[in-house]
Amino acid sequence: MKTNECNTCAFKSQALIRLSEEEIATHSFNCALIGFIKGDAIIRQGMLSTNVAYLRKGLVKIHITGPYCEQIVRIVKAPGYLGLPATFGDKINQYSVTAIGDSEVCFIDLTTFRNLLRTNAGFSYEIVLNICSIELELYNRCANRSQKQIRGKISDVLLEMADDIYDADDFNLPINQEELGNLIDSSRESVSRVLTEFEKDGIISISGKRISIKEKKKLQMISSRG
Amino acid sequence: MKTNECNTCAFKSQALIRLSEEEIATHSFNCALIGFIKGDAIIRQGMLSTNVAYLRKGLVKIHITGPYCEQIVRIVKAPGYLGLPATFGDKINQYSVTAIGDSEVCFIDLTTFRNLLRTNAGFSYEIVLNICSIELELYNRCANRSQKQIRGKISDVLLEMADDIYDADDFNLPINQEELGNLIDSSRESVSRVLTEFEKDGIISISGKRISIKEKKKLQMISSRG
DNA sequence: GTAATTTTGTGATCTGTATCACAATTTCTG
DNA sequence: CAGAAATTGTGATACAGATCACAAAATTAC
Repeated sequence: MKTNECNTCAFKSQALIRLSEEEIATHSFNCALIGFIKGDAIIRQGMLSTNVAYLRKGLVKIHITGPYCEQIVRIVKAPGYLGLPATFGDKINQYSVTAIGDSEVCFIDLTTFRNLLRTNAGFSYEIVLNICSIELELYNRCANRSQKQIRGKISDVLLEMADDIYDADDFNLPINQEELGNLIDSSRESVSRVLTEFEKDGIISISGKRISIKEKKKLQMISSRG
Repeated sequence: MKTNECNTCAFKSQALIRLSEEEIATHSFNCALIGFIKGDAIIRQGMLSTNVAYLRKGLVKIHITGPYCEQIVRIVKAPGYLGLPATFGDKINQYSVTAIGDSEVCFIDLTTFRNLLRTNAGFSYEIVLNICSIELELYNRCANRSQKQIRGKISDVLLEMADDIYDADDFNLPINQEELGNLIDSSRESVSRVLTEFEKDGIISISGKRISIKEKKKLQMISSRG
């Protein structure tokens, strides 16, 4: 990898902007860019990791092996750090990350990253902001997931896809219904039933993996009513 | 508040240890210690906040108003920061914190805190570690909460109380059964039924709020079986 | 110490959704 | 393009836990 590539990277994080010339050179030198296709494992729960992962491009799911089954914790769109919380404390990954769209990930050497954190407060500050916003999101997701029932949770996901991930009311679902179930804590069958129901009610239309939101207002209502 | 009190504080955080003499003096100067008794609101969701809260002593619950009801996200034992994620981004508190035992909280001026983060990388690094470990805990809590059923979730909470909070197999439940229900996403009635059942099975014994764990092994088994 | 309030216990009933079982599609793969 | 594999649709059934409705106990307040 060429030195200073990170400096000119079009997808660099807010945190990188805070680095000095010299620091960013070190960063570049200790950083490897790897491409993944849909379905590839980027980070594996239980494995030793000595890198921080930064999702430069693409879409991934973060999932953990729960007591009973695999659970998708959240869907992350580029750009953003992936392995932050997993990399501190012990070096064993506490969760898995899998590409659900073609993705590019930079793996930054953990020691290098830690040194940057320890020596550059601006960098460190941006990382704090980043993690804090994720924590808040998790609190809310937790509350929603356990309080709403299926229709509400599916509406949530559809709206999130449209508004946060694809910026379009028309998109291809990046996961199958089984995974959608894992994401909202329901069974595959129930997901199927609700999607069909939404289509019958004219709220969405489905063809294969393609979903078009027809009546966003209704979806928002169902989402907020729970 | 006397200057440099933070310096000699017996409960100071790992992060404070990284500060210089001068920095800790600034910290002390911009920091107020306030006592709370059980039931007092420490942080209120939706309110403007210009402080970072550090729980010096005591026990609190973090809870958010969900779409349908109040949900307890986690129980926090001193020492530890309370308002970290809430204080970044907008200044509106995204959740509430309420004392469930007599507590002492230091409120640190947000601007001062941010300056420390921005200028002292060691401080900032410790804060990152702190938030990361909470994030991991949340991932797991999320998975547990939605995959286990009531008996498993109640076992979890009892074990957490015994092992992490009180370091004793004999303790007073700091919350009532209604709140316990909020914490594990169940109804008050179901909590009551399961506790009674556990007592009948000789796993625990109850008298008022006092709980003694009699057969920890069984509890651990129920917890892991879900 | 008695009344008021909060918390807990427990039965009866109701309900959302998991599960099972298969059929129908769609998507991969050689 | 055919056969295999994965994904989806849908009915029937089962069940964990919510909810309702009180009674009993325990706390708190005056």
